[in-house]
Amino acid sequence: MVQYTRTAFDASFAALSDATRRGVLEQLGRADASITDLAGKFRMTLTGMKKHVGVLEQAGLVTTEKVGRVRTCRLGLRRLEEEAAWIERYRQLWEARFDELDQVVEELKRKEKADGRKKRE
Amino acid sequence: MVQYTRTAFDASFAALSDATRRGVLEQLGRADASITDLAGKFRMTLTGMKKHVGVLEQAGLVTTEKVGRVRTCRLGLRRLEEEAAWIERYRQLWEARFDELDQVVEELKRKEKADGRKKRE
DNA sequence: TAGATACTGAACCATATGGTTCAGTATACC
DNA sequence: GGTATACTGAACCATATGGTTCAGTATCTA
Repeated sequence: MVQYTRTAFDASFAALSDATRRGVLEQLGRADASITDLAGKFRMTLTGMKKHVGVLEQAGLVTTEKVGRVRTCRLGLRRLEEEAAWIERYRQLWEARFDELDQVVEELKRKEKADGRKKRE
Repeated sequence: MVQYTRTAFDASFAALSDATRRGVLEQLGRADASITDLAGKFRMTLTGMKKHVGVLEQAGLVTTEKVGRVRTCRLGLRRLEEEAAWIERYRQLWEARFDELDQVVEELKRKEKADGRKKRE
């Protein structure tokens, strides 16, 4: 993939792009869970779930701690502040852009009407 | 990858996980642009940029229209409403979860103090 | 009509993703 | 000590990602 700089920002959006991982986050929002718990809940092998948790951990969305033979997963420190901010900013940009386009359309309508009048003259 | 259901929701988070694509969205927020414009701005081959635009288009974040030999890209209809909503909901979950943990910590502190008193008795 | 411009598609490369199985290792329990 | 449980790592598979080059095709423009 030849990705040069893979920021935590990039990583968290990537982490959120999978339904299973979003589900895991929601689950951990309710209670901490072991790999076995999560694998059971999402009907997947331990190895598979371990990978998902790894992706979430890389993104800072989850932290884990192994005590005895069980690894407990809990929500990490990253609380999607920047991500929320980016999306909000984008939404404003989007609104502004479409307002602008609306104005162009209005302008065209106005001109058309004027042309119509001219033709009829 | 054996992905069964790749929703537009998944796709837009995936689309946002790349800095170049986020940049393209910001750019298109300011003005429509051709593939050549974007490729120039982000120092990339036309083919490379075409692929990024394809990903954004798949996600509904961009629409394109080819007139003559130029393909013009503009912001699509998807305005990240659901995505913003998911993140907001998560942030609330996160807050609630950490408040809960704080309470547990408080509880432990309280107990410890009580134990301390007991020992001193 | 010739040449420049704009895109497009196929092929290739390296790595990531989303899974699996299989073969461990470490810990808990009887 | 022996067995069950919980995780882990390696290897594998198919597809996606993020690029590239190269060889077109289509459209402007002089």
